[in-house]
Amino acid sequence: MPELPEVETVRRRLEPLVVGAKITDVTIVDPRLTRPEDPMVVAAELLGERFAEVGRRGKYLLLRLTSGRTLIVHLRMTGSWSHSARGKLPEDAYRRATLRLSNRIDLAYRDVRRFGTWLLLEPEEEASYLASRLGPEPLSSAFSAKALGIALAGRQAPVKSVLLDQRRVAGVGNIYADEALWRARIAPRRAAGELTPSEVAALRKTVRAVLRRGIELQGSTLRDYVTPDGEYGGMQNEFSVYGRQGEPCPRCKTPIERDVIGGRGTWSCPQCQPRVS
DNA sequence: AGGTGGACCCGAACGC
DNA sequence: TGCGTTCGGGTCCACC
Repeated sequence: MPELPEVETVRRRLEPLVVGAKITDVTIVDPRLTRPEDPMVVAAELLGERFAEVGRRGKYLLLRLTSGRTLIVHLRMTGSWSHSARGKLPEDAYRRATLRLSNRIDLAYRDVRRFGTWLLLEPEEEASYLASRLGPEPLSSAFSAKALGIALAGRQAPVKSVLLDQRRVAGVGNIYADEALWRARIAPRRAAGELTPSEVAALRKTVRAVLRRGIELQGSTLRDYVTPDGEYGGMQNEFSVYGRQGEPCPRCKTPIERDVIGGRGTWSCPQCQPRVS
C-alpha cells in the first residue's frame, strides 16, 4: 500500500524520467480516474504540457508542469507507474492511462482496484487543495515534538487513528503507524490526548525513523506496490508487528496481537505496548 | 465538533 | 473442484 515512503520512492524514480519531457500523447481508459472531470477533457489539457518537476506531499504525487499547473496523483492502494521505450509497454489488463513523452518514454499508470485519482489543478488551486487535507510533513522540521503534541492534544480518539488522520500528520498509513507505535512502546488504542510529553517525543522520533527506513528500502511490497522500474520494496522484511499476529515480539517474544481500530487491522505487542502508561 | 462507520473496488483468501 | 463470502485499505462523506 503506497504510504509516504512508497510515494517518495516513486517520486524519486519518476523525476529523472520525465523532467524536461513533453507529453505528446495521452490515453485515459478508466473514467473513474479523473472523476468528476471527463477523462477526455483532462487528456486534452495534458497534451502538449511539459514536466517541470515531480514533488510529493504526504501520499500525493505532484507532477508539476511548466505551465504552472500540477497533476496531483493519488495511488491509493493499488496504483503504480511503469515505463518503457516508446511502443514497448507490455499488455496489461489493469492499465488505466498511458502518457507518451517526447523523450521516447511511454509511461503507464496501472491500478487494479481503481481507487487512485488524477486531478489537474491550476497554479492557484494547488496550495489550498493540499493545505485543507494535509498536516505537517513528518520528515520536515515542521514536525517537531511540539507540533505532534498539538496534533494529539485533547483528543479522545485512539492515537493510531490520529496518526492516520492526514490533516494531523501527512503520509502515515496503516503499516507505518503500527510500526512506529511499536517502536515507541505505545499501545495503538491509547487516547491520543493522554500521551505523556516523553511519549509524544518518542513517537515523533519513531514515526520519522520508520518512514526514513521505508524510503531507504524503497517501500514495502505486500502485493501490488512496485517502483516505476518494477522493483519490489524491502521494508516488508523488517516489519516488527504489521501482519505478524501470533509471532513473537522482536523485543520480548510475547505473541503479537491483532486488533481492529477505526476499522483497520492493527498489530501490536500486549507486553511492550501496555494499554495504560 | 469530534468521532465512527460505510462506500468505493476487486483480487485473494477463506469456508463449505 | 467449484462456488459464494469475507477481507482490506485511503479518503470522503453521512451520521451520531
